[in-house]
Amino acid sequence: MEKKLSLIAVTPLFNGLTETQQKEILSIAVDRFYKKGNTIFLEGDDGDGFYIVADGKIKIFKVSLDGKEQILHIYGPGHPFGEVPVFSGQKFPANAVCLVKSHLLFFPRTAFVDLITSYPSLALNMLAILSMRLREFTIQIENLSLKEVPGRLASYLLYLATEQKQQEKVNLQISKGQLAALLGTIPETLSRIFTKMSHQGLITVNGSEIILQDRIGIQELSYLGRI
Amino acid sequence: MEKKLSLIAVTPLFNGLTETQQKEILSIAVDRFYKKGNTIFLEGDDGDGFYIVADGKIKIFKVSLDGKEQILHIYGPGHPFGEVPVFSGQKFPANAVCLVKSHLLFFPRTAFVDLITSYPSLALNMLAILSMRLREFTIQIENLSLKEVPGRLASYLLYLATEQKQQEKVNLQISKGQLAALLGTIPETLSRIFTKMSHQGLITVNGSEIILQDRIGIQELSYLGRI
DNA sequence: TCATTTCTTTGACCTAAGTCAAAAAAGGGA
DNA sequence: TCCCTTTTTTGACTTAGGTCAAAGAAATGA
Repeated sequence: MEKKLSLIAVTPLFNGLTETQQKEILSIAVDRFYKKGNTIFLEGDDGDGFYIVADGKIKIFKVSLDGKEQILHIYGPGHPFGEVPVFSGQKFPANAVCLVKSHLLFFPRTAFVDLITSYPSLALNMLAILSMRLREFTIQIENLSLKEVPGRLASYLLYLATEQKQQEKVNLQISKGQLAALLGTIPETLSRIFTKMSHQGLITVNGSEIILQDRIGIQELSYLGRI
Repeated sequence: MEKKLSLIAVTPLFNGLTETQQKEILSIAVDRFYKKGNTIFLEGDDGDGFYIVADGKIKIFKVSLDGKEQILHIYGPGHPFGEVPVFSGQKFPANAVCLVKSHLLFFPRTAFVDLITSYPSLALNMLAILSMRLREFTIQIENLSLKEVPGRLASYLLYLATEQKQQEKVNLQISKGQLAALLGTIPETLSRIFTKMSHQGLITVNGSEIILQDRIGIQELSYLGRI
């Protein structure tokens, strides 16, 4: 309970709420535990609430008929997901599975909507979260449509560097196969591009650890979208 | 004023609000008139409010350094746009220009946020709109990443048929060049695919009027993403 | 520890779709 | 109406990146 309260305290969704209000919100949350590989929901399922990651790592993705996967997000502790059906009244637009053993907090729809109605800043926080997500999707569409794969990889490495507060060494926290699915390509192509960028002196690859040798060059590649 | 009130009455954002409340909302709106081709905002601009299309047609898009355009949305009367900076506090993530002479209602940020704080159903409506938009982006990412261009065109034609409540004849309301930018391709490729789909007996093209000759075939193409 | 599964890389090949250039068709004023 | 601009189409060519197959490397678990 203490642990959950401290999680909620740092979650942007609950910013600016009093501790009493946070406790009230926590009281409607339901704990759910999942093993690695477990499905949380599938595209087309009815959504009667949304989730916040307490612990673990969640992948939100689409799949084509022939099995190709496009990852939309990978979320860790503190991130809410699955809100779309809560507010739009429609089904889940994508699938969610656990990449590792995970602990989620589930917030039932009706109880949460009641809280939003009482606490305007909860509504504004949720609006901010959805807006940020729209902005992220905008970038993802730009990457898929206007950049070639090396440009997308360069952008992702820079994003990781920012996220991990690193200047020159980043760690892919997911497998290269999953990274390919996140960048809208396939493992073979990604592998070839890692090799190419290494030969160009942009990076050095050590398993899942990437050393950014030429940050300016990577930024240029990211910015131009292609060579 | 009467005209604007009737517009607001049918806008999903103002669903379930009393006429008094709608009038109050309208009182904060500012009329803005644009000519064809005018820019409303550019990516990176500060946003101090959002817009609703009263009349006309607006294109929201990204551009690459070498000038390729990816259209994110095309909005007509009743559609709000430009909300992301209002709630996220960040800059506009994309550009907006008028495809035709347009009349917009501008809602200043602070006044609108005050209204949201007072009217929970306004907040919930806005959450619903952003959620629907997230869902649309999800589909656009799926199309770009998991479908080939013929599959994307097929999906778009079916979407138009639904939108225009037509069974067999749809009208592209935009130029084929703009349609190419919306589907993430270029005019030459789109033209070739129109020809190919005509030869396959799926459609007949008459300028901007497309006759859906084989709806089942088009659905299959849309669903599979490729032939 | 070894064995089995999973992940990653490499090679040979193919194809969807982009580039460049030019012709044809369609609109839009004056 | 005609002229000029914009849009669309067609052709020849190139290429990014996907497919298929197989080898190599790593990870997982008994």
